[in-house]
Amino acid sequence: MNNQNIISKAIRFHRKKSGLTQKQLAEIAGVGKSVIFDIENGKETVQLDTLLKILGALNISFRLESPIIHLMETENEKS
Amino acid sequence: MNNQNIISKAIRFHRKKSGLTQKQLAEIAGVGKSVIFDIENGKETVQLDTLLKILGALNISFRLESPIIHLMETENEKS
DNA sequence: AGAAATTTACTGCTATAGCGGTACTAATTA
DNA sequence: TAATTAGTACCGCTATAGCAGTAAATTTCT
Repeated sequence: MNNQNIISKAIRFHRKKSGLTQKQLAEIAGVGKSVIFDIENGKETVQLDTLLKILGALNISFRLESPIIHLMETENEKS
Repeated sequence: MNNQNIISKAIRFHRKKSGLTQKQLAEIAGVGKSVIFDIENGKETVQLDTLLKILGALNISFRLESPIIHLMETENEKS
């Protein structure tokens, strides 16, 4: 399961759980209905801001993870 | 700090930590050099697959988070 | 089954993302 | 200081993302 599939699945899952149609979600997120359909069907070339609008409308957040990412926060204390 | 800024900062941080130039990262990720520059400077309209290539090249993963997302995994056991 | 709602699947159109090339401007290093 | 490297900032070009509209297919509900 790659990242796009996870995203597709998560969006469809949360949309259904929220009782929204694709059209309704599109309106809430402020994007076209075609994009909802495309993303839910695994389209890999969505724009990040479009995706974030949809995730936001469904109250899905995301976090980046890496072995050293915690260093990034403490780096700001050097000022 | 919005989502795009988090991504921008994380990419630049990890790239520097990896000792890569923008051009080198672009080559490793298989994208154009302009995109690395744009993303690091907060461009909000990147394509998801482009972003994922870059994150992948830097060994950054991301995970979706929501109050009910754990239900999605167990949902697959109903087949 | 039939009706209504939803999803899927196209269409043409416009705006723009990503590309490599070039050039100027920092930084970095000798 | 001079030379090299890296980053920033444009350019024109091509491919395509996102859009609304339409309609067929599928699902849902009575």
